[in-house]
Amino acid sequence: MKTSDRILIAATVAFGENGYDGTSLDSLAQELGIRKQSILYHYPTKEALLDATVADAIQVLALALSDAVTKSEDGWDRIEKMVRRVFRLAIQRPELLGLLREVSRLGPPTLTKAVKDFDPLIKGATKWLKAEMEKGKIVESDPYLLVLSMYSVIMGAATEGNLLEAIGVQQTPRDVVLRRKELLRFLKSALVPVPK
Amino acid sequence: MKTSDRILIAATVAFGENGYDGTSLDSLAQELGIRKQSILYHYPTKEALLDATVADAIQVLALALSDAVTKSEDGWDRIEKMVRRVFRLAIQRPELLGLLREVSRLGPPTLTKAVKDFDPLIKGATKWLKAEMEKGKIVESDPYLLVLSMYSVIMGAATEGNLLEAIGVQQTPRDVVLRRKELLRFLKSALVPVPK
DNA sequence: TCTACTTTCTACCACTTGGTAGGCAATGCT
DNA sequence: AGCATTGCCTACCAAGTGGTAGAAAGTAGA
Repeated sequence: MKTSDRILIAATVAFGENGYDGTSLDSLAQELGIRKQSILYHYPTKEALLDATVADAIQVLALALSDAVTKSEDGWDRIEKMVRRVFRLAIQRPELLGLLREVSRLGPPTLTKAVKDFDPLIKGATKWLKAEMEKGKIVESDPYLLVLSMYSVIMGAATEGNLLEAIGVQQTPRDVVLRRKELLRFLKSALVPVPK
Repeated sequence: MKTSDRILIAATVAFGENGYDGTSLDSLAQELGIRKQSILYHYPTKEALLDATVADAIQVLALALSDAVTKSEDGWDRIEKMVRRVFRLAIQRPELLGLLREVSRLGPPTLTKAVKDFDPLIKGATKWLKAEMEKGKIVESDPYLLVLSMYSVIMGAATEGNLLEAIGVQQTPRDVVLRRKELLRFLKSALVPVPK
């Protein structure tokens, strides 16, 4: 694999798990078996490296979601498929969601760039939700607020692994499935109108 | 005010907003108009200072919640009062929830201690939820998972201020109230059984 | 006033941080 | 072969890190 890609992956993990300030270029380099200066050759500054990881993470997430969209029916089915996709991502590459959370804590300027990349996704989601509401397949409410609520719910459920572990909640695949199921029930009862 | 208290408050804000690694004792001291060594007099190490802020944050949160419990009826009313309390806290002292999130990212050993303080709250909540379920006032489901779901939802909704700002969502008091309302609807439809 | 104690300070220290300057080997093009 | 480019390296550096040692300044009781 290309060195620049290896750096990108390792940096995503490190930034996502230990935070930006908690990650030093030296430790990153040591982990990769190279010198810090090799990192700075491919990415001129630490911040440039961060930006690269964030852009990549967003692209991966967008890809997963758009895949869920194309392979789903309308209404609740689509939301369920998207949640499943995000959960699968959270299990396979937890650092990705951790990184996005870290970015939202860091604030500008990195967050500003990230949001620019993310905006089309949000715009698309709100538009779709609005259409579904008109069709009566989703409960009537402010679509923008709904997207954000869903974002925090999914993000929370998917990234609080550390916390769950500390509390003593089992983290076996079966338990994760259970949690995802509970979350889906949660979302469904909030989003799908009650049949009269 | 006592210096040690001033340090504690400033540290809570700094750790909660910039993270543990993103906060230096020097910058903290400068903010307070004292020298770093004065901080180290009251709190022997940076980690001891972190532990103190976390213990304090948990105590404040626990107080707010227990206050909500004593001043509420059973069933949904109690949940609503608790959510309102947490939101008020999130508006008045956003750094408190930010700090707790930071702790859950940092992992052991700080997280371990924090969970020990927090455990009675969780135990109490699950026990109460279980009782409510038996009375039929709350939808039947795994109470442990429910508490955790609620935790992430509330935490997410209450702490994603940075993100909302970057997306361009207004943050006036009125908007926050709207978001809280939306969250309550969200929770209510997920928790309260549909009357037959 | 002397003394013991608390609090804050100056002076340092070893270590780590992100980043610069420039060398050196491999690769591929002419 | 000669030569430029790419990729990784060694050698440094100024600034900042958490933390130690111990002096100075206040404060309260005898």
